Amino acid sequence: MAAMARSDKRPVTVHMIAKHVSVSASAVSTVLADRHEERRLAPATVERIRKAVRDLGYVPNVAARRLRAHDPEVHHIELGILTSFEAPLFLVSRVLRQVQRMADARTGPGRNFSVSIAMFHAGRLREMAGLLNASRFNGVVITNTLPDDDAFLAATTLPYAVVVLGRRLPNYCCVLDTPGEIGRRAAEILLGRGCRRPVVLTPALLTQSTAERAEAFCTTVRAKTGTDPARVVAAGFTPTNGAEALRAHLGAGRGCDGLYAVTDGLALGAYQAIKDAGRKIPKDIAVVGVGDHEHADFFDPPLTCVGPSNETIVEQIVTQLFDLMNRRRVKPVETFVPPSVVMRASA
Amino acid sequence: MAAMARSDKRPVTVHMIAKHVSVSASAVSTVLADRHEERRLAPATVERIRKAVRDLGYVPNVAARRLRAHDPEVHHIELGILTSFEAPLFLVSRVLRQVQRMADARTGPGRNFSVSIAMFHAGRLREMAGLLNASRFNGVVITNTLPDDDAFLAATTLPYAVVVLGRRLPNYCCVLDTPGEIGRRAAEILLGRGCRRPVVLTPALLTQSTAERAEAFCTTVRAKTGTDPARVVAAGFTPTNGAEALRAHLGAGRGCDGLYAVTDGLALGAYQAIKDAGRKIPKDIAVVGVGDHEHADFFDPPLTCVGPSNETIVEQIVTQLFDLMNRRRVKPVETFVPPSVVMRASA
DNA sequence: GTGAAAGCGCTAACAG
DNA sequence: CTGTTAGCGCTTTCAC
Repeated sequence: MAAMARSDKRPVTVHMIAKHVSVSASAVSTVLADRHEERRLAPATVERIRKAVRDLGYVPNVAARRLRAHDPEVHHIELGILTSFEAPLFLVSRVLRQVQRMADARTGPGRNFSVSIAMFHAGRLREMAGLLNASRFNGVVITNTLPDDDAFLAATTLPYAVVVLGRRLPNYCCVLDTPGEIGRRAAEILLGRGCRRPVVLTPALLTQSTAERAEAFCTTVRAKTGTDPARVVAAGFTPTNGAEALRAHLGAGRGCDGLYAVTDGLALGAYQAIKDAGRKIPKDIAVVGVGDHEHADFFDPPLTCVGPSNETIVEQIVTQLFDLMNRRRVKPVETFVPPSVVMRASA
Repeated sequence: MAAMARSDKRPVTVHMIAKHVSVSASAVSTVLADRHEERRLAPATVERIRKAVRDLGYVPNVAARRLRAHDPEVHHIELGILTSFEAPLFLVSRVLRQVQRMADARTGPGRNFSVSIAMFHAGRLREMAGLLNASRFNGVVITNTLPDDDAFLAATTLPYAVVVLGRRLPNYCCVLDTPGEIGRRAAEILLGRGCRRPVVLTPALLTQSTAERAEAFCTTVRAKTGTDPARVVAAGFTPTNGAEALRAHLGAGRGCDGLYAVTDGLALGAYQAIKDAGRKIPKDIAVVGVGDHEHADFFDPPLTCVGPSNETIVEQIVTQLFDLMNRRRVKPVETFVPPSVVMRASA
């Protein structure tokens, strides 16, 4: 026998510790909850138990604790927001805040909500088995998925109430902005200012939403001018990526008198590239961004935005999530929320 | 008897549905899991069960499901990051990413982690009973607390592994930046440029960290120049708040040739106020920010930052959290992580 | 001082 | 086609 008493297979339970120390499970439980004083366990026993807990590396099973500890009069409901690590958290935190508010409003004696955010790597939602089974959430909002995630979701039926934000998926309740309309309005704003060589700046890896924005932008420009706008492709979503891509475009002497950046990180980078090239915004190059950036007003100059109306979107999400959980809604619906336009100095 | 069959007291369980429809609990369970095909339940029965589920408003108990469903060979560990709604999510998302990475590295057959973010209203952590009992998490990182929260934590012993980020609390493992040193370095940078009338911009509601930054800044300036710097107080943390406060200060003709903004939202607002007043950065007014802003490089001009070294901080947190859970550490420790300085064009 | 037993709500295996 | 049984891991009486 090896000296080390390592239980190599199953996780350590209270019973295993009990057996190891030759006491009962309840004694162990008492010590773990620091109730040994009131139960007047012998100090020596307490110490032996403590030692075993440490040596065996006990970590409690929270599911079992919850089941046992919960007051059978109160109903505990677990809500989640699933988003990718790579996405900006601004909208997510608004969704969370609002979900929490509605949850609080419905909380009372006998009804109790927890709301949390869980994250997955963009494109790898399918690997998060823990998030996707019925034993974790009563309802979730899923957002910031990539095409791979969407494909996975389309082929699955999740075992709880789901509202999808920003994607159209068959068989799910979806709340959507209208990227087509956003792209179209962005084009109209630039063309309306007299831009002749509009450019669209996109990340290489397009979400469904950003792809549609760019597409609609191009279609509108082509329809009104007869030619496609130039497409500048950034390596990623960050300002650095945007700055590099646009710098290359401007450096190559390819024309640009208006820019539509499909995400605001890119717009921020574009600002730097434009200024570095000695051009003025909006005189030389007008810029339109997307409007989900909390700081758009503080860009220099302030950034004109055409974007989703977040307030309305969040309202829709939360309403639908609760309707689904209460089975007041059974059929999936798609809800489209029209864009809001904020004209500022950049265009 | 009222017509409506509302079970007004305890939450609806599978058994209640079973009784209501006069079938067994397993039949109900089968239908809920959509396994009635393979069990070949009578379609009529399925319909009756479905109807009862809807009518009684059944919502599953996830704790019970998890306990039952989990594979006894694998150990499931639940990690949380507790933060306030009001705080910026940038650092939180980095912490989450890193915790997730370390968790993934330790995941294997027989070991499995979930990481999630839960939020509380700043100052009201004590009300979040659900987050604070032993039946939810195996370990948590707590951050973005206000003094009320700190007082509450100091008076409590949380029943799981806890690492506190950015606060000094007795009896907790704390990982801290060094706000005093940050404030001092900021002052040195401004004075080193020859600033004679430095100003510090703070929010009205100070966190422990921001208060110390401001304090150290003032102390250093006083020590080197003999006079206290002016304090400009913004109503909140947003760029709008910062812009308003500084605009008022500049408008009142009170001098300012160097600015230290204790949060980056405020710095962003300050930029606008300074430019609106026709002053140049850094020629007329040099600006120093705090360095936890992901876009500091894209401010116009890029913002010089003196701030916590996030990478190192996150590393410390995660290491300590795992040490605590494994009981490799028992005594609480305070870990101080020295600041990083990034000189950019604004100072 | 300590142990035995019951049961939280759910589901899977096994009997009919 | 459907019901009975057992038990996930934990804590809390109650009994000795």
